[in-house]
Amino acid sequence: MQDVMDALKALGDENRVRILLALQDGELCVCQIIELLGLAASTVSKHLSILRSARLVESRKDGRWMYYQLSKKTRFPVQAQLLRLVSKAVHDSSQATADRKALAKIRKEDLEELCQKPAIRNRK
Amino acid sequence: MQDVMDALKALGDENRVRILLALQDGELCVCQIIELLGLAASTVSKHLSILRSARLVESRKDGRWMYYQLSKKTRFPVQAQLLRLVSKAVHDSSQATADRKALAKIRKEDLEELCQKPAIRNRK
DNA sequence: CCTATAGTTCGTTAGTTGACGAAATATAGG
DNA sequence: CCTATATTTCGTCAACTAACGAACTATAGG
Repeated sequence: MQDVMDALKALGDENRVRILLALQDGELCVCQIIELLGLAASTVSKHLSILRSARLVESRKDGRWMYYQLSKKTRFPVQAQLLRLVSKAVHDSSQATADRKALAKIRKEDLEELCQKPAIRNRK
Repeated sequence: MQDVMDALKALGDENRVRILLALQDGELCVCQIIELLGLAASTVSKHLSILRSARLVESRKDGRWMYYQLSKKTRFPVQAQLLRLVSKAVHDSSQATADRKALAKIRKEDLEELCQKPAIRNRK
Protein backbone atom coordinates (compact mmCIF):
# COMPACT_ATOMS: atom_id res chain seq x y z
CA MET A 1 0.00 0.00 0.00
CA GLN A 2 2.85 2.37 0.82
CA ASP A 3 4.14 2.55 -2.75
CA VAL A 4 0.70 3.54 -4.01
CA MET A 5 0.33 6.11 -1.22
CA ASP A 6 3.72 7.58 -2.12
CA ALA A 7 2.58 8.01 -5.70
CA LEU A 8 -0.72 9.54 -4.64
CA LYS A 9 0.98 11.98 -2.27
CA ALA A 10 3.42 12.95 -5.01
CA LEU A 11 0.49 13.56 -7.35
CA GLY A 12 -1.18 15.78 -4.77
CA ASP A 13 0.87 18.82 -5.72
CA GLU A 14 -0.02 20.77 -8.85
CA ASN A 15 3.55 21.69 -9.70
CA ARG A 16 4.58 18.05 -9.61
CA VAL A 17 1.70 17.08 -11.87
CA ARG A 18 2.80 19.81 -14.26
CA ILE A 19 6.30 18.36 -14.31
CA LEU A 20 4.96 14.90 -15.11
CA LEU A 21 2.79 16.21 -17.92
CA ALA A 22 5.75 18.07 -19.37
CA LEU A 23 7.82 14.90 -19.37
CA GLN A 24 5.26 13.05 -21.45
CA ASP A 25 6.80 14.46 -24.61
CA GLY A 26 10.25 13.24 -23.62
CA GLU A 27 12.99 13.87 -21.12
CA LEU A 28 13.87 17.34 -19.89
CA CYS A 29 16.88 18.94 -18.26
CA VAL A 30 16.29 20.47 -14.80
CA CYS A 31 16.80 23.99 -16.09
CA GLN A 32 14.04 23.48 -18.64
CA ILE A 33 11.66 22.48 -15.85
CA ILE A 34 12.77 25.49 -13.80
CA GLU A 35 11.97 27.72 -16.75
CA LEU A 36 8.56 26.12 -17.25
CA LEU A 37 7.45 26.39 -13.62
CA GLY A 38 9.18 29.64 -12.75
CA LEU A 39 10.23 28.33 -9.34
CA ALA A 40 13.56 28.43 -7.52
CA ALA A 41 16.03 25.75 -8.57
CA SER A 42 16.11 24.26 -5.08
CA THR A 43 12.34 23.95 -5.05
CA VAL A 44 12.25 22.20 -8.40
CA SER A 45 15.02 19.87 -7.33
CA LYS A 46 13.03 18.92 -4.25
CA HIS A 47 9.92 18.21 -6.32
CA LEU A 48 11.96 16.02 -8.63
CA SER A 49 13.37 14.06 -5.73
CA ILE A 50 9.85 13.44 -4.43
CA LEU A 51 8.74 12.26 -7.87
CA ARG A 52 11.75 9.96 -8.04
CA SER A 53 11.09 8.48 -4.59
CA ALA A 54 7.54 7.84 -5.73
CA ARG A 55 8.97 6.06 -8.78
CA LEU A 56 7.17 8.36 -11.15
CA VAL A 57 10.37 9.62 -12.81
CA GLU A 58 13.90 8.43 -13.42
CA SER A 59 16.98 10.50 -13.97
CA ARG A 60 20.26 10.29 -15.79
CA LYS A 61 23.23 12.56 -15.59
CA ASP A 62 24.95 13.85 -18.70
CA GLY A 63 27.88 16.12 -17.98
CA ARG A 64 26.71 19.28 -16.28
CA TRP A 65 23.08 18.45 -16.90
CA MET A 66 20.63 16.18 -15.20
CA TYR A 67 17.85 14.76 -17.33
CA TYR A 68 14.56 13.50 -15.98
CA GLN A 69 12.06 11.28 -17.74
CA LEU A 70 8.93 9.36 -16.83
CA SER A 71 9.78 6.00 -15.37
CA LYS A 72 9.25 2.98 -17.60
CA LYS A 73 5.64 1.78 -17.62
CA THR A 74 6.71 -1.83 -17.55
CA ARG A 75 8.66 -1.41 -14.33
CA PHE A 76 6.09 0.66 -12.46
CA PRO A 77 2.69 -0.03 -14.01
CA VAL A 78 0.54 1.46 -11.27
CA GLN A 79 2.41 4.75 -11.30
CA ALA A 80 2.20 4.87 -15.10
CA GLN A 81 -1.52 4.15 -15.09
CA LEU A 82 -2.17 6.83 -12.51
CA LEU A 83 -0.32 9.36 -14.58
CA ARG A 84 -2.09 8.37 -17.78
CA LEU A 85 -5.46 8.81 -16.12
CA VAL A 86 -4.55 12.18 -14.64
CA SER A 87 -3.06 13.32 -17.90
CA LYS A 88 -6.23 12.51 -19.82
CA ALA A 89 -8.39 14.19 -17.19
CA VAL A 90 -6.54 17.49 -17.19
CA HIS A 91 -5.58 17.56 -20.86
CA ASP A 92 -7.94 20.36 -21.81
CA SER A 93 -7.47 22.49 -18.69
CA SER A 94 -6.11 25.98 -19.23
CA GLN A 95 -3.01 25.20 -17.16
CA ALA A 96 -2.12 22.09 -19.16
CA THR A 97 -2.73 23.89 -22.44
CA ALA A 98 -0.61 26.86 -21.46
CA ASP A 99 2.17 24.57 -20.29
CA ARG A 100 2.21 22.66 -23.56
CA LYS A 101 2.57 25.92 -25.42
CA ALA A 102 5.33 27.22 -23.14
CA LEU A 103 7.11 23.91 -23.29
CA ALA A 104 7.19 23.81 -27.08
CA LYS A 105 9.06 27.09 -26.95
CA ILE A 106 11.43 25.92 -24.23
CA ARG A 107 12.27 22.74 -26.11
CA LYS A 108 13.32 24.81 -29.10
CA GLU A 109 15.71 26.99 -27.12
CA ASP A 110 19.40 26.27 -26.84
CA LEU A 111 20.19 24.49 -23.57
CA GLU A 112 23.38 26.48 -22.93
CA GLU A 113 21.48 29.75 -23.20
CA LEU A 114 18.41 28.52 -21.32
CA CYS A 115 20.35 27.24 -18.34
CA GLN A 116 22.08 30.56 -17.87
CA LYS A 117 18.82 32.43 -18.04
CA PRO A 118 17.71 33.17 -14.50
CA ALA A 119 14.26 31.84 -13.71
CA ILE A 120 11.43 34.37 -13.81
CA ARG A 121 11.40 34.98 -10.09
CA ASN A 122 15.09 35.65 -9.93
CA ARG A 123 15.25 38.07 -12.83
CA LYS A 124 16.17 41.61 -11.99
CA MET B 1 -7.57 20.83 -13.43
CA GLN B 2 -8.73 21.87 -9.96
CA ASP B 3 -11.29 19.10 -9.68
CA VAL B 4 -8.67 16.48 -10.49
CA MET B 5 -6.23 18.05 -8.02
CA ASP B 6 -8.91 18.02 -5.33
CA ALA B 7 -9.42 14.30 -5.90
CA LEU B 8 -5.67 13.61 -5.87
CA LYS B 9 -5.17 15.58 -2.66
CA ALA B 10 -8.07 13.72 -1.06
CA LEU B 11 -6.48 10.43 -2.12
CA GLY B 12 -3.17 11.47 -0.56
CA ASP B 13 -4.22 10.41 2.92
CA GLU B 14 -4.20 6.76 3.86
CA ASN B 15 -7.22 6.95 6.17
CA ARG B 16 -9.28 8.50 3.39
CA VAL B 17 -8.25 5.78 0.97
CA ARG B 18 -9.26 3.21 3.58
CA ILE B 19 -12.69 4.83 3.83
CA LEU B 20 -13.15 4.69 0.06
CA LEU B 21 -12.12 1.05 -0.09
CA ALA B 22 -14.57 0.24 2.69
CA LEU B 23 -17.39 1.92 0.78
CA GLN B 24 -16.83 -0.27 -2.26
CA ASP B 25 -19.03 -2.96 -0.74
CA GLY B 26 -21.86 -0.52 -0.16
CA GLU B 27 -22.80 2.47 1.92
CA LEU B 28 -21.78 2.84 5.56
CA CYS B 29 -22.99 4.83 8.52
CA VAL B 30 -20.45 7.23 10.06
CA CYS B 31 -20.21 5.22 13.25
CA GLN B 32 -19.24 2.14 11.24
CA ILE B 33 -16.40 4.09 9.66
CA ILE B 34 -15.34 5.39 13.07
CA GLU B 35 -15.23 1.81 14.33
CA LEU B 36 -13.17 0.68 11.33
CA LEU B 37 -10.56 3.43 11.55
CA GLY B 38 -10.46 3.83 15.32
CA LEU B 39 -10.28 7.62 15.05
CA ALA B 40 -12.20 10.36 16.84
CA ALA B 41 -15.62 11.11 15.42
CA SER B 42 -14.64 14.66 14.58
CA THR B 43 -11.62 13.46 12.63
CA VAL B 44 -13.65 10.99 10.62
CA SER B 45 -16.28 13.61 9.93
CA LYS B 46 -13.60 15.93 8.59
CA HIS B 47 -12.19 13.22 6.32
CA LEU B 48 -15.66 12.55 4.97
CA SER B 49 -16.23 16.21 4.24
CA ILE B 50 -12.95 16.32 2.30
CA LEU B 51 -13.97 13.24 0.33
CA ARG B 52 -17.33 14.82 -0.41
CA SER B 53 -15.78 18.11 -1.57
CA ALA B 54 -13.57 16.05 -3.86
CA ARG B 55 -16.72 14.39 -5.19
CA LEU B 56 -15.48 10.96 -4.24
CA VAL B 57 -18.42 10.23 -1.94
CA GLU B 58 -22.03 11.28 -1.51
CA SER B 59 -24.12 11.23 1.64
CA ARG B 60 -27.70 10.85 2.67
CA LYS B 61 -29.29 11.36 6.02
CA ASP B 62 -31.64 8.82 7.52
CA GLY B 63 -32.96 9.78 10.91
CA ARG B 64 -30.13 9.92 13.40
CA TRP B 65 -27.71 8.34 10.99
CA MET B 66 -25.70 9.70 8.13
CA TYR B 67 -24.85 7.28 5.36
CA TYR B 68 -21.96 7.70 2.96
CA GLN B 69 -21.43 5.93 -0.34
CA LEU B 70 -19.12 6.22 -3.31
CA SER B 71 -20.35 8.83 -5.74
CA LYS B 72 -21.95 7.61 -8.93
CA LYS B 73 -19.41 6.66 -11.61
CA THR B 74 -21.52 8.19 -14.31
CA ARG B 75 -21.54 11.60 -12.67
CA PHE B 76 -17.86 11.74 -11.73
CA PRO B 77 -16.00 9.37 -14.05
CA VAL B 78 -12.48 10.61 -13.32
CA GLN B 79 -12.89 10.22 -9.58
CA ALA B 80 -14.36 6.75 -10.05
CA GLN B 81 -11.53 5.68 -12.36
CA LEU B 82 -8.91 6.92 -9.93
CA LEU B 83 -10.49 4.97 -7.12
CA ARG B 84 -10.78 1.81 -9.19
CA LEU B 85 -7.13 1.99 -10.09
CA VAL B 86 -6.04 2.59 -6.51
CA SER B 87 -8.32 -0.12 -5.25
CA LYS B 88 -6.82 -2.68 -7.61
CA ALA B 89 -3.29 -1.61 -6.75
CA VAL B 90 -3.66 -1.95 -2.99
CA HIS B 91 -6.04 -4.89 -2.96
CA ASP B 92 -3.54 -7.41 -1.64
CA SER B 93 -1.80 -5.12 0.85
CA SER B 94 -1.95 -6.15 4.48
CA GLN B 95 -3.87 -3.00 5.41
CA ALA B 96 -6.56 -3.55 2.79
CA THR B 97 -6.89 -7.21 3.70
CA ALA B 98 -7.18 -6.48 7.41
CA ASP B 99 -9.76 -3.78 6.74
CA ARG B 100 -11.91 -6.12 4.66
CA LYS B 101 -11.90 -8.60 7.48
CA ALA B 102 -12.72 -6.01 10.13
CA LEU B 103 -15.42 -4.53 7.95
CA ALA B 104 -17.18 -7.84 7.41
CA LYS B 105 -17.55 -8.05 11.17
CA ILE B 106 -18.70 -4.46 11.52
CA ARG B 107 -21.35 -4.88 8.83
CA LYS B 108 -22.82 -7.80 10.75
CA GLU B 109 -23.15 -5.86 14.01
CA ASP B 110 -26.32 -4.13 15.03
CA LEU B 111 -26.16 -0.42 14.21
CA GLU B 112 -27.81 0.67 17.46
CA GLU B 113 -25.22 -1.20 19.47
CA LEU B 114 -22.30 -0.24 17.29
CA CYS B 115 -23.04 3.46 17.39
CA GLN B 116 -23.11 3.50 21.16
CA LYS B 117 -19.84 1.64 21.35
CA PRO B 118 -17.11 4.17 21.96
CA ALA B 119 -14.32 4.04 19.40
CA ILE B 120 -11.19 2.15 20.38
CA ARG B 121 -9.24 5.24 21.36
CA ASN B 122 -11.97 6.57 23.60
CA ARG B 123 -12.56 3.34 25.49
CA LYS B 124 -11.68 3.39 29.16
C1' DC C 1 -40.96 19.44 25.99
C1' DC C 2 -36.77 16.85 27.63
C1' DT C 3 -33.13 13.84 27.19
C1' DA C 4 -29.99 10.90 24.83
C1' DT C 5 -27.56 10.10 20.75
C1' DA C 6 -25.26 10.86 15.91
C1' DG C 7 -22.81 13.80 13.56
C1' DT C 8 -20.72 18.35 12.44
C1' DT C 9 -18.27 22.53 13.51
C1' DC C 10 -14.84 25.01 16.09
C1' DG C 11 -10.50 25.98 18.34
C1' DT C 12 -6.05 24.22 19.45
C1' DT C 13 -1.82 21.78 18.81
C1' DA C 14 1.94 19.12 16.81
C1' DG C 15 3.78 17.76 12.67
C1' DT C 16 4.25 18.22 7.66
C1' DT C 17 4.88 20.76 3.37
C1' DG C 18 6.40 24.00 -0.10
C1' DA C 19 8.79 27.88 -0.81
C1' DC C 20 13.21 30.46 -0.63
C1' DG C 21 18.35 31.65 -0.46
C1' DA C 22 22.85 30.15 0.95
C1' DA C 23 26.10 26.69 1.04
C1' DA C 24 27.85 22.37 -0.76
C1' DT C 25 28.93 19.17 -4.69
C1' DA C 26 30.20 17.92 -9.24
C1' DT C 27 31.62 18.67 -13.83
C1' DA C 28 33.30 21.20 -18.02
C1' DG C 29 36.65 23.86 -19.95
C1' DG C 30 40.31 26.93 -19.80
C1' DC D 1 44.41 23.53 -10.77
C1' DC D 2 40.89 27.27 -11.14
C1' DT D 3 36.66 29.13 -12.37
C1' DA D 4 32.00 29.07 -13.98
C1' DT D 5 27.86 26.64 -14.04
C1' DA D 6 24.12 22.96 -12.98
C1' DT D 7 22.08 20.72 -9.52
C1' DT D 8 21.40 19.15 -4.80
C1' DT D 9 21.43 19.68 0.14
C1' DC D 10 20.59 22.39 4.19
C1' DG D 11 18.33 25.63 7.23
C1' DT D 12 14.47 28.56 7.83
C1' DC D 13 9.86 30.28 7.65
C1' DA D 14 4.96 30.63 6.69
C1' DA D 15 1.07 27.97 5.47
C1' DC D 16 -1.39 23.79 5.66
C1' DT D 17 -2.99 19.34 7.69
C1' DA D 18 -4.57 15.73 10.72
C1' DA D 19 -5.51 14.81 15.09
C1' DC D 20 -8.16 15.75 19.39
C1' DG D 21 -11.91 17.31 22.73
C1' DA D 22 -15.52 20.58 23.57
C1' DA D 23 -19.37 22.85 22.04
C1' DC D 24 -23.15 22.89 18.86
C1' DT D 25 -27.16 20.98 15.89
C1' DA D 26 -30.61 17.85 14.75
C1' DT D 27 -33.42 13.97 15.43
C1' DA D 28 -35.64 10.00 17.90
C1' DG D 29 -38.32 8.57 21.49
C1' DG D 30 -40.08 8.90 25.86
